[in-house]
Amino acid sequence: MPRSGAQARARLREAALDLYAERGYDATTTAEIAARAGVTERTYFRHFADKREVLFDGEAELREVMIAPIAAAQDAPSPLSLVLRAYTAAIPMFVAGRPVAERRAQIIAVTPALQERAHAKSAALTEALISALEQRGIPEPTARLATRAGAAIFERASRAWTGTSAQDLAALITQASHELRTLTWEAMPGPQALASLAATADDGA
Amino acid sequence: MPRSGAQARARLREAALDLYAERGYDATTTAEIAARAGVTERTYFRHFADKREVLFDGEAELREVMIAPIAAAQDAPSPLSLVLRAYTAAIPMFVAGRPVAERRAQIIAVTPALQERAHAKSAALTEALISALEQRGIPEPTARLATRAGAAIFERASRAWTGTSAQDLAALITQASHELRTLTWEAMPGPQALASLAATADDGA
DNA sequence: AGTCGTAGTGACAGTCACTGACACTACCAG
DNA sequence: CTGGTAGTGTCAGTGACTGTCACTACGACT
Repeated sequence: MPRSGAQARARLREAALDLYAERGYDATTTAEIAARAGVTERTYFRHFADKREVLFDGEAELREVMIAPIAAAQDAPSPLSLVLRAYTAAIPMFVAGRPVAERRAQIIAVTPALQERAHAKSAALTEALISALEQRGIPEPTARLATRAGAAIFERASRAWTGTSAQDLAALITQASHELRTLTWEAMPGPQALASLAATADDGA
Repeated sequence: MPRSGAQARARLREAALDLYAERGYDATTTAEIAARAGVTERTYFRHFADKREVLFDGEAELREVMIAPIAAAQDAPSPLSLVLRAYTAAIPMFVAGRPVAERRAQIIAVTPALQERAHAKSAALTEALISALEQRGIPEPTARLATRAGAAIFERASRAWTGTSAQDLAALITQASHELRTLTWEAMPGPQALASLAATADDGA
């Protein structure tokens, strides 16, 4: 009964989310997930590469959404600005996916195997952003450094966001950017940066 | 014949490195690794948690070496400076482990499962550094941001190092730090930073 | 209406990573 | 030489993941 394929996929996602939350990731078998979704275990593995992948679906869309503004930028922004635009463009997706994301996060938080996959996913996203920057002629090392910095900024903003659930993510990103700038100043102030550091060091956090 | 345990462990490491290099990670079974090391498969799993972990041994030492200078710092350096000191302290280990590291890197480069583990390892290291910074009273968000920035800097330096095999890693770290500072300037120049940016923007790379 | 291609699926058998339990052996301390 | 401990072998079992083949819904084309 192959009605659409996408429906079975969606049922599998929900089934996995439920079971992982109920009895834990390790205590759940792929056969159980498939059974709850009304399909065979074999069918599960036709939709998802492995036991973990169910929780990381729709990641390709996120990548597309983030890459788009980098490729489409008409002006000539700095590498880090481009990365921050990418994350900013993804904010609607994060807002929309928030309820599911929290359940997901709770499961991942207690499952090392899933944390590993989560890291791999964000690393893959990073690589995609780097490629997008390279498309614009930015040399690979610079692109990589800027992307990693942008990821650090976004992580800091994102954590503040999920903690105190009400603020504006875009504003938090800007704020985190200033923090990072301050940190780099403190670490190795150039001769002329010291003066301005003293004037603005207390606006952070 | 449990001569020391550490010897079997070392043989397992070498056997795995050889087999993974020869026929690839996926085409190698844990039983084969154990056989080449002269032990049982069961014994393999007593020394290493899973099939991947053989390639990531001695990571605890690296963590200790990096945390030490953070805990021992007598002055009151900035968070990012502390992180950079940690990486600098680890340079001897990187230099010493270089020949093995290259074989390892080649295997990891063609094996997604191992890349995943590698990311997890560096993430775990990051967490350890964050904890060390927190021990010194640095608030968690700041510690996390500084550590991520430091990791980005080190990665950039490390890649330049393995590419052109002759330079000084410490110098490359300093250089990468300047690059990151420049990137943050370019991304969001503060009112008074614009002037100094114009004066120093062309010293990068 | 019938035919064909395609996508999704079930059924089955098999490999392999990983675990628990128990018994055995080398070594060290008293 | 007695006992404790650490490292190991053996065996049996679970569960993730794969290859293969046959079957079924569905849309397109004639």
